[in-house]
Amino acid sequence: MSEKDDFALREFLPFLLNQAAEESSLSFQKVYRDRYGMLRTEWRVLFHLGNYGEMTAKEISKRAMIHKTKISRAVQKLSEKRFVSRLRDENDRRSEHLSLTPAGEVAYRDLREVAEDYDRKLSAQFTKEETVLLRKMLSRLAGLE
Amino acid sequence: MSEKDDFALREFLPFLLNQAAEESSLSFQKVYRDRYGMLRTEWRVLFHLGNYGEMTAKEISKRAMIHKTKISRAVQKLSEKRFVSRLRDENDRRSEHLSLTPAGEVAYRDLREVAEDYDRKLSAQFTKEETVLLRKMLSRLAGLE
DNA sequence: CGGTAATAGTTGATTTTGTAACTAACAAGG
DNA sequence: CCTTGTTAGTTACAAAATCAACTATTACCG
Repeated sequence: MSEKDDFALREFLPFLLNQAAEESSLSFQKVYRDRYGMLRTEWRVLFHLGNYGEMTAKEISKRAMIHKTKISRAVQKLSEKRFVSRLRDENDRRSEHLSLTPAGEVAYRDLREVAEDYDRKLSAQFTKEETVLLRKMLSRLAGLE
Repeated sequence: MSEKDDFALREFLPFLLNQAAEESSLSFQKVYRDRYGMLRTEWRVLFHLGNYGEMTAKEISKRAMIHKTKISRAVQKLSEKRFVSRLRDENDRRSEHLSLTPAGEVAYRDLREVAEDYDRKLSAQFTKEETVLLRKMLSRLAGLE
């Protein structure tokens, strides 16, 4: 089964990005799913709160580029799991300040360690300069700068 | 709102990969959706058949790392649209050989062109050496080598 | 052979996501 | 104040993905 023409799907950036993203998510996903029954969005929200501290859903949405409905549902789940506490802003009663509970902190620290190990493992395939460049290029492609 | 510690989510490779993948899929998705009413999986199947020629669902599944139920449904849709023809293998009547119809070829060539343009546009953000390296790194991360 | 296991692909039930419309709270101009 | 517009977050309904169970066919092995 040889290629029919000169367009190489395996060179197509969106394809490569998707494959790499999927592959790199898989093994990590298993951890937060099995250990804490979390979905990807929940994990991301947890990480944002753990990483940047208290913030509102809106802020997470903006930072993580996740749609507000996903955030809303993730926060509900995380709140049910007692990982996140919600505090209504008394000056602007539309918004809520979200933060990690002690249990949420524990989960965050645990998962962060796994994440760091995993990131190191991925990066170890390349030279230091290469991974620096990779991150920079991905940031650009992701529209994060 | 300052960072609480030194782990940066925005540096975490799986996060960056996902964001970059999502972002890069978005604008392209619009094309195959609007022009041919295709879903992402359908597009991928079409591209695999166009790019590598006739193969079975199983082979596509393996190559593209797409689950067989997704493939099954995508093939149904593509077959309804008369983009893909299905031919049962007479030696092993469980499997089907899938290939593009002439109409499928036309759609494939059209979309491939858009894809190539888009890829060039993405690549243009970086130097030639950088994109070569990027592709290589993504291939490695995707487990394609 | 005959029975069990394996494989290709499909289908159905359950989750999860996406889109749009909605509620509640605030803002600003007249 | 009152209307109109905006914003934070939720909810409802449709679309899609996931997971498990299923059919049909072939392979393996005593």
